Amino acid sequence: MRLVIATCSVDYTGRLSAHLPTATRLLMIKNDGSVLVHSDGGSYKPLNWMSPPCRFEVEPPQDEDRAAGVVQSWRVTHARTGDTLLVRIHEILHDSAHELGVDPGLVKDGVEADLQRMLAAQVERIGEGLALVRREYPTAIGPVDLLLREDRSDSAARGEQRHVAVEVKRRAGIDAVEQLTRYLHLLNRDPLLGAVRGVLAAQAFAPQARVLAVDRGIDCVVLDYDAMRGAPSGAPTLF
Amino acid sequence: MRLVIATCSVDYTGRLSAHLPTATRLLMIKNDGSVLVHSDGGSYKPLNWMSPPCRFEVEPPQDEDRAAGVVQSWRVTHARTGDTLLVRIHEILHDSAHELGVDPGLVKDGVEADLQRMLAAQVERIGEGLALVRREYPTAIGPVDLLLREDRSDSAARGEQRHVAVEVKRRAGIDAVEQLTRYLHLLNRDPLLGAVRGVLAAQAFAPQARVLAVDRGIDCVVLDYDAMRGAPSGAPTLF
DNA sequence: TGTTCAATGTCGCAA
DNA sequence: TTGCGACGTTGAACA
Repeated sequence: MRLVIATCSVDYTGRLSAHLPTATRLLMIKNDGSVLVHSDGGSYKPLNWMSPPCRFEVEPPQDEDRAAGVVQSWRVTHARTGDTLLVRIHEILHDSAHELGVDPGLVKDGVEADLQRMLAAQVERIGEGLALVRREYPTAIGPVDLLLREDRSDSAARGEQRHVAVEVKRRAGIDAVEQLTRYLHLLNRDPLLGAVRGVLAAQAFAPQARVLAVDRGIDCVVLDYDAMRGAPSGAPTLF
Repeated sequence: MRLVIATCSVDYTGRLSAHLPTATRLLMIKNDGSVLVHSDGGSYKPLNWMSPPCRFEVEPPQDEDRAAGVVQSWRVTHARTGDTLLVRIHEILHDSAHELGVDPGLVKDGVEADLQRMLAAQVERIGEGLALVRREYPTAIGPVDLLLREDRSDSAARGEQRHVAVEVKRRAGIDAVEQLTRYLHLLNRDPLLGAVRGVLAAQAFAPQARVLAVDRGIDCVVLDYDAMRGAPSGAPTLF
């Protein structure tokens, strides 16, 4: 990895055009030739960059650029798309190279799957008189998070099999409503299930997602992660 | 901005837990206290990071860490969420600080907003005999990019008000078809508009997006950004 | 401040 | 490869 602090201007041409006026920035050149242009602020996203695979070339400046004080130009070209990053360097303030070796990589431990697992053990949070049929109930377009069954003795006695399909999300947006709608279309065509009602369960709802869900007859259930975690888990609450 | 090349391990605790085993990496500390951990590969996204606003603290290593060869620990804590990044440093191979100043910022050209603006001035690219009603036509679930009206004298004379809803994308995927479909459902319930036809306009189409669009009676129009940019803009082409 | 949507999104997985 | 969903998404516009 090479680190250069330089006064430079940068132009990207590819899916869009982007220009960075002259200023002092960090130029990071990774050993696969990819380049990141960082300023001393903002977030983790660089101001400009070129992703691998790409070719890194140093060019002498054009006459016009030389007259403007450019001492060196870098042209970074993407191997497949041809996108280019052109860095015009006016002054190099620091330049160092470092051997880093291969990184062992990140180990993640998510909170994500927990929600679904815990909710499967606490289906009463969806509504009364419901029993879990199964998690990840398979359909032609992918598994539904939870499939529940209304467990009332009277309806069961009449042979009714009303079901509830539940989509679990940390944050429910419009896309979650769309996803559940697609499942419901499929499930309601299945004669074995009978009428299937939809429930969207999430820690938070985008307002417009709630509007769209209501418009489609889908119920929204707000999940309290802390309360769910505090509840005794693993014990199916059928009684 | 401070640049440190160090052998270190990193732990993030917040929305999720993540661990980076010991290896040599670049640690970038921006002057707002935010930290980026980069390896010599991957894309522009750091292996780990802490976004501002946050607090940067140097701690002497715990006894256990010291025994494991840790010479210094960094604790970076997010000001609002309390998320923490803990960097255990075994060896510092490089350490330098640089004054960068404020960055003038990026200028972009060719994003979706540009497409929509230009297309609004060149609605004939959607089809003949169309006039712009308005950009960002509001609906209950968000604004439609463009609403057009068929401007034929014969239909106008009969009081017909056939409209066209246009969704503009740089790249149209299935989600764009879904989005436009939602708008069409709503707009076709509006008695003031009459029948509303849908058009998806994009520089590129995902194959399955085109299939889905055709299946739903939505027309696809390919946009040539360069040609649109070259065309005289601002002059409404009503004649 | 909160909400919505685009992004040079990136990333990972599966068909 | 393409499609699809999630992301510690980030970022900007707008109410």
